[in-house]
Amino acid sequence: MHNNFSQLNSEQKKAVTHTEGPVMIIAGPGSGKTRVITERIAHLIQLEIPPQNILALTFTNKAAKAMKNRIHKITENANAFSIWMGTFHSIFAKILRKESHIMGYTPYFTIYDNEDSVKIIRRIIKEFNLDKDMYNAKYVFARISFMKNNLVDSKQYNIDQDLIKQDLINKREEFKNIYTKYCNECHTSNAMDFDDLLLKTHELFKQNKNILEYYQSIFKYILIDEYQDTNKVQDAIIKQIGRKYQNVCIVGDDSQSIYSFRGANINNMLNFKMFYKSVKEFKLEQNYRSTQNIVNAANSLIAHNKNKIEKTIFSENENGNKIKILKYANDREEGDQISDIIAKNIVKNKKKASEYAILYRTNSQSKVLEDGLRKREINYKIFGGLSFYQRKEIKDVMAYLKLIINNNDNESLIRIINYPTRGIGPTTIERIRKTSEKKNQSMWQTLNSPLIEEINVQKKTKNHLTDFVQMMKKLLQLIDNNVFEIIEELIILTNIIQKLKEDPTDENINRVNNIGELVNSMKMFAERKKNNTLLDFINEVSLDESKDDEKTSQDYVSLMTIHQSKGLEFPYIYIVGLETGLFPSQKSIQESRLLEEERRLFYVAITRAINQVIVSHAKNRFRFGTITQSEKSFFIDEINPLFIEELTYKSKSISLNKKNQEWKKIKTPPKLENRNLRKITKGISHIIDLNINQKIIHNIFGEGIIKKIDNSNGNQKITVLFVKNGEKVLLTKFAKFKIIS
DNA sequence: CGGTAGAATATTTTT
DNA sequence: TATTCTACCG
Repeated sequence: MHNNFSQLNSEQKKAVTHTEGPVMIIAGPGSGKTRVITERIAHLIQLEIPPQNILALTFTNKAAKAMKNRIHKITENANAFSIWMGTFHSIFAKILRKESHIMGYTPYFTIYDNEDSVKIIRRIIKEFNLDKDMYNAKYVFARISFMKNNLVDSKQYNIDQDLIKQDLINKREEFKNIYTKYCNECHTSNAMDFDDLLLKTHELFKQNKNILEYYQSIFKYILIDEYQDTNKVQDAIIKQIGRKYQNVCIVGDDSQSIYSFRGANINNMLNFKMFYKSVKEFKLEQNYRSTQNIVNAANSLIAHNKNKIEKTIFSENENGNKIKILKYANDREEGDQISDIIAKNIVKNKKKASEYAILYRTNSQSKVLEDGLRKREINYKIFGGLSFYQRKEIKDVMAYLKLIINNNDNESLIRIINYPTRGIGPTTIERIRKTSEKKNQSMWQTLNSPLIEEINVQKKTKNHLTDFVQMMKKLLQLIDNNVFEIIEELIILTNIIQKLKEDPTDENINRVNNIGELVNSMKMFAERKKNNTLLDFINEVSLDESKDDEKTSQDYVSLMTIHQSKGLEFPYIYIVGLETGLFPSQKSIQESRLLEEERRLFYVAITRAINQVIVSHAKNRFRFGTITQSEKSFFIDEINPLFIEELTYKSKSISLNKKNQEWKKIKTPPKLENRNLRKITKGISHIIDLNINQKIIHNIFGEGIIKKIDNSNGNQKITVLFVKNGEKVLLTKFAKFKIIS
């Protein structure tokens, strides 16, 4: 256990060792930011600061976990894991659960995700009999979210004459009532949405001096990563808790601020110096990640932004190749050809799939790339998009689990009271809701009381209701059992899986498999030594979407949105869909503030690369079910031409006939690692050549042997006996597996 | 109440 | 296009 800063440059070293007072570290891309943060915290611990007095807020929980491990390694201090480290949301959820009674919640409050919130708002709009076009639920939710992130709660909204006047002009004068009702609904459900986790924390500290003082004295050293992406509430909370010791260290890069749609405000970073009297500022300007060409290209792009902190990012690595700009006829060709280039590099040039990442502006762009990679049997992994816990069937099961923890959660109750169908329809649900509302209580409280008799429904329906209550009561008794026992019992009592199996469509088979996966993960969760209760489980999955099993040995191409690529690096970066209207997005083009953010987004994308950046655009693209034409993004032309070379891909037909393929030079000769383009294996059919008793390896279930193949209906179904997971029916169209014998 | 067919809607990005 | 929502009939 000794200090070893020898590998840090002098500016990094200063940033690590200057521990007292407010500090601002401006860290350009690839400047060793993560190292500086971990070393800084490790340094504090080595200075005998108790780890439980350190608060470190990161952008994702995954990053927090990785950092904790590294700090633990450096310091060899067993207590290193008691640092308060995590996202704003997860840390404050922890505090709120502890102090919930003061805020009028129980410690078991549910956390609603955006889908839940929108559904509630949609119901309110319907109940108010409002025009669905004037009051679009998603728009209303976005506005509520924006208000919360700017410290305007529903009470304040109602007395803010400017806002009310504005709504009146826009003919949305009911907004304030929807906002109020939504907050009430959440409160009776004993639930908070994502924004509440921040807003209520701020309120808690504001209204309770003693509690604020307690946390001020606990958090002697505060460190916040990615400060450029904090919003007003987050900034305000930091000001609250940092006031006592003022040991607040913020780290970030204004040029990488890409979350303004979530209320993030670069000014939090720019104003930091004005709030504290003596801010010590460090600039990490040397990029150790990328080639000089990449850094220069990125610099020339970001120079077009006006609103930024001046700094000079430079690289002393080798010059490297120019950025390649590839032009395709349409999105299919783009996906196909890029897959082809990557596939060839992997097969012929012995590159690893994990050296490649494909980045895009919108999730929907992943599809063509997926097709291309799958066709060539290249391993890939799509990050984000529909996360596992957002799938319908998983959310259904989770709703039961949430209800066990928090019976008052109306949203979850409405979701599952008739799923699987048990004769309780919309009319009945509406009546329960009305009765409950009158009594100012949750729907479960109504059902679980003599009041159930007052609900005006037919006798048959009433029996269905009491059956449901009986079943739920059985489940509620299990609350302290281990999570695996709970889920097993739940599946038996509710018949969820059985019902799905009765109607074995492709989709339902997939659902059963997904629920199976959930059961598996709960089994693993139950085997933990501590923090393995149902509440722990729900808490973890509500806030930590990245439940990636850290099996890093897997070799795959990474596909993700640029937003998700923040903080990551790859040797080869492909950025697809560089077309005006898509990137920059249509909505951003008129407003310079938004356009600058899109430019920063492109900047982030380029600076993920270590060796080479390849950018592509297509003339025609399939969007909203029709083909749209678009032009090369003007962002490309903003890069100094010295650092790019443009190529165009010629093919006369989409069937990609061998003879029609050639690369046409626009400026400099193509130096692509793969010059000889081959014909593509034809066929989009999902029937794969498989044999009984063949061994396969599945990305989730592991190794198994094919027992049955069913090629009817053009959808190939195979029954596989897995070594560890038993027999499963898979659709080869969806399943991700490899043949190993 | 349940199921289905046809309509409506969405494509910016996420804790 | 893909998914989710709504209306209507059995």
